Amino acid sequence: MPRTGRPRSFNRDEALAAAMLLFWEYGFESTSLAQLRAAMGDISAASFYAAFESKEALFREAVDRYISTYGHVTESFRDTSLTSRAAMELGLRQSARMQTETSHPLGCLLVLSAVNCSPEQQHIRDLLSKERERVRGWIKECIERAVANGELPESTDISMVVILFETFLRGISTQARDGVPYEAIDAAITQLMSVWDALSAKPGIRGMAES
Amino acid sequence: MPRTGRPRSFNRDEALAAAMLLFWEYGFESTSLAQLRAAMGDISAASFYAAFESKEALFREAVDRYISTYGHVTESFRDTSLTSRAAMELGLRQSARMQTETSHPLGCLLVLSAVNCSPEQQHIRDLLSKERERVRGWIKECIERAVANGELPESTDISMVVILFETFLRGISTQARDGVPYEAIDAAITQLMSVWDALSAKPGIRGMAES
DNA sequence: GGAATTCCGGATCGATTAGTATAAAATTAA
DNA sequence: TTAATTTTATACTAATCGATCCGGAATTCC
Repeated sequence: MPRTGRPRSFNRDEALAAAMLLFWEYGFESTSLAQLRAAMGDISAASFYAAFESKEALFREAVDRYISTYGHVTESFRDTSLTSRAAMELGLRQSARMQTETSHPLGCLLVLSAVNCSPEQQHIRDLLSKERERVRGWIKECIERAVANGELPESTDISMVVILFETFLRGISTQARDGVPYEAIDAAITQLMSVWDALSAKPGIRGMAES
Repeated sequence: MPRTGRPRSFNRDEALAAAMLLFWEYGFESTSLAQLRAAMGDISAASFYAAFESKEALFREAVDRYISTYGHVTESFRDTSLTSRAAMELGLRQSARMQTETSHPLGCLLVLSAVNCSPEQQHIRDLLSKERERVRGWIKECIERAVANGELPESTDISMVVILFETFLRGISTQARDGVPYEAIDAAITQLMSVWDALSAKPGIRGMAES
């Protein structure tokens, strides 16, 4: 960016990626500046603040980076080239796959990286809550599409279905952290999708218990 | 306990309860000693350490207190006076109810209070992970009971069913924190239980999609 | 009334927190 | 070659972290 001046001695992009991994693993508050600077290439405090302004600004950048890379898996929920059912299933499976990969921290950064926050950093919590809300919106649109195109009956309780699948999706983060392997979650997703089929097959009747 | 000496000027039980609520809301690391002492009745540092030994020891006590009070809801999973299906359903509903109550922090302390931990406090994370594992064991026993007494067919993939229900259960914590009301989760549970009925009605066939 | 015991108020500990001030080093533009 | 610009290393800040020390206060036992 700058046309003159001493060149930066580290790669800003790589440093950001390293910081993202730390935030993902330990969360915003429990990741210290010293830890970050060490992982970002042993850069000095001066270099850090010159390049990233503050810990909070770095965190926001790290969240954006996560969303545009690992977090893209949830975009399957709004893939209109698939049936809504396939979009839902693919979004869940891809999320489970990504969250259980061992090449990076387990679980979802948007769910895990600001759970424990002191009161004065409530806005950090809110930041991630808003991002999760965006994903919920995509899930909602996915269900609405299903009702609109006849995959699910008009009588479908949309918000109920949204909460059902979203709650399972959120639970994957804790399960991944607890060491549950992909295959186990994948099998559970297969079974969970039977709910969709029950809904589509039996208009107006929510569960087989009532049939 | 002590027969002689100056009496304690605060109620240890009440102080512990107050500490538990703080840990529940903000987590182990993000709750400071100053914050704890203030909430525990403005007790001095000396009083704190005399009564509770250390922050970590207090946290362990707080976890035990949680388990024996708010956390008891999951014991429904091992209520053998109910059908396994009823035990599963009740455990989920009671957990959802408790976690969405506004008289205390939202979500589950065992899931939320040690998500963000610095590397040197990994054992705190492990502590809660072990507690979650206990609950998983109860869920597993619940499913095994169902297979043993014929509620679910012999062909049931037990670990798959365990992960399915447990993942949903874990997701409730994040949903509660994000403001999802009890009624919404409750409706989703009703639908989720249709999976159980599908499993019990169609031995060997996992989902209606395949029927 | 001691003596023994326990707790509390207040000062303080060393370590760590996020963040800054200063000046030298390294680059480009003229 | 010099001025302008930007990053660097080093030292440092004030605040907070969890935890401890000490002397006096409050209680029971004898």
